[in-house]
Formats: sequence, structure tokens, C-alpha cells
Amino acid sequence: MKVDPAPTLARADLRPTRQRSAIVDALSRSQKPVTAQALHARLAGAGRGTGPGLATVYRTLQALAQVGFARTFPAGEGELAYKLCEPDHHHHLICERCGTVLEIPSCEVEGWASEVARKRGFVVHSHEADIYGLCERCSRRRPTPQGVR
Amino acid sequence: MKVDPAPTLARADLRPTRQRSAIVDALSRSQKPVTAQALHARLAGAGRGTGPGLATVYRTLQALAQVGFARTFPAGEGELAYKLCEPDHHHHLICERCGTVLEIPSCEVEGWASEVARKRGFVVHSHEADIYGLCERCSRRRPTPQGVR
DNA sequence: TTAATTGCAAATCCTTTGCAGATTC
DNA sequence: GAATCTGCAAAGGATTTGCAATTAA
Repeated sequence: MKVDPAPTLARADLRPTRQRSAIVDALSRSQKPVTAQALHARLAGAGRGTGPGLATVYRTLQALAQVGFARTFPAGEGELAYKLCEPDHHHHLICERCGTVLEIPSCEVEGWASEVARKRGFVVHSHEADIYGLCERCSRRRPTPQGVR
Repeated sequence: MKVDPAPTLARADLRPTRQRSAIVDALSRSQKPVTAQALHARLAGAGRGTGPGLATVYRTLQALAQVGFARTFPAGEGELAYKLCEPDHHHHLICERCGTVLEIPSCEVEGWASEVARKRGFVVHSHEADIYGLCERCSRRRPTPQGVR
């Protein structure tokens, strides 16, 4: 799923600095949500002391999430993991074993949502729907599950 | 929605202490998710210095959530809000203005979920689906929205 | 009597901020 | 040049933990 960081940064109205590009690049290589800490460690390990500072990682992820180019998932205790994604409306298929997240573009939940809401006098603004289970690869193996990291 | 705290604690396999009862009681009176901090403050204010300690509030909420008698919602930055709820499968209608959360017992998302998952080789374990919007009362007024508190 | 529970305060630990210097436009 | 970024280190703030005293079973 690797992607050229430039267009993403441009669309998010962020200057394409070396640090930000590295962050988006690393993020785009991951099928799983990544925490700021993990991303920071990963980038520090790669470029021999040349990775972005932790503060920059946080600031960038936050900026991406704010414009909808990244979504946050709860990870561990009090941590947030980020995953790059399109700002369009979509849902997620989340593997509980390996943490992989797939985007589901189509949405057939609309009807159900508005119907349920109407019955109780609610006006629908939006909805979220995520599916948890095992991805194809994981459902073929047996062993121990892992958390989203 | 007030409820007798005893059965809930019993079902959660927690000894019904004065502190825990107070916590469950306070929680059951709220239609909105409440943070541990807020709950602690609320209980301290009520009983004139006799409220449960902050640590106890955290421990109790955590225990309830673990057995499924409470659900957590993200609140503010890095905070969690808790709401008492049945451990059965259900979804939520969340008012973005006043923060009220209604449980929706019926679920018509099953079919959609398994169909979408099957197409990508996923095995479904569970799913979440929450609807955001305005509750009846709020949709009739205009003014400023409030966050979940 | 024994095991669970509480409170307090100290310790954790993720995340945010202030600011001077470096970059991008 | 002006407006944005970065990095560093110092907060900030919610949550967890250790431990002795208290309470439920």
C-alpha cells in the first residue's frame, strides 16, 4: 500500500518537509494502525539518528487525522494508533489477530441507521461501523493473537 | 434509568461495597458517558468528603468495563468516559449535542457485516455500529453543541 | 480468619507546549 | 523576507500502583 507522500501532504495542506514525508511514507507502508511512539521509534532506528522528533510525529499525525487523512484507533491503554485512510465515508474490517485494517468503501448501513434513528426521533449526522474478526491469512493459522501495535 | 447497584455488582462478581454501590448508582443515573474524574468529583461533592477515592473509581469502572457492564467512549483528549450498559450485543445512538447515549437492542447489521467480510475472506467475530446525530430534544433547539462529558 | 477492597500518595507514561533556530514558499 | 516547521526539554494530566489499614464473606 506504499504511496507517494507528496500528494497526501499537499491535499492535507501541509508543507512537504523531509520529516513529514518520512512519516507519511512509513504510515503508508503499514496495513495496521501505528502509534506515534512506535512510528517515532521505527523512523529513529531506520535513518541512524535522523528520524523526526517525537513532537513532530505527534503533530503530523494529529494534523492528518484532523483533515481526515488518518483515522485513530484505541491501542493498548491510553494510546492512539493511526492509520492513513481516505477522507471519504467508509468502514473497516479489523483483524483481531494481526491488527490489519481493511477499508470497506461501500456502505449499506445507511438505511438501517436512518430507520433506527427515525423511530427514536434522532436526526442522523453520521455513523460508524467496524467489523472485527480474523483476516484470511490469520483464520488459516491457529496460534496466539496479537493486539494492534 | 436509575437502577439498584447490587445486582449489577453481583453479576459482575464484585463485592457490593459502599463505594462501588455509589459509583454504579451515579453511573446509572446518567444518560451520558461519564469520565472517572467527573464521577469522582460528583461523588465527592455529594457525600461531603465521603466519596470513593479516585483510584477506586478507576478500578471499579475498569472492572465493570471488563465484564461488559460498561462501555467506554473516547472523551476529550486522552480521556475515557464510561456508560453502564448491558453486556448483550447492541449498538448506540449518540447525540452530538447533549451527549446522551441510547442503546439499540435490535441489530440488522449482521447480514451486511458477514457479507462484506466473506468477500474478503474474513471470519467475523463481532462488529460495532454507532449512529451519531441529534436526539429529539436537541434537534428542536438551535444553540451551541456540547462534547460528551 | 482470610481474601478482597480502599485510600493516599508516589510513580507512570502518553501527549502537549514553549521557544529559538532551521526551512519552505 | 514572512510564515511554517522542527527539535529539545520541560510541563501537563489522566491513569496506575504499592502498601498498610479496613471491610466483606
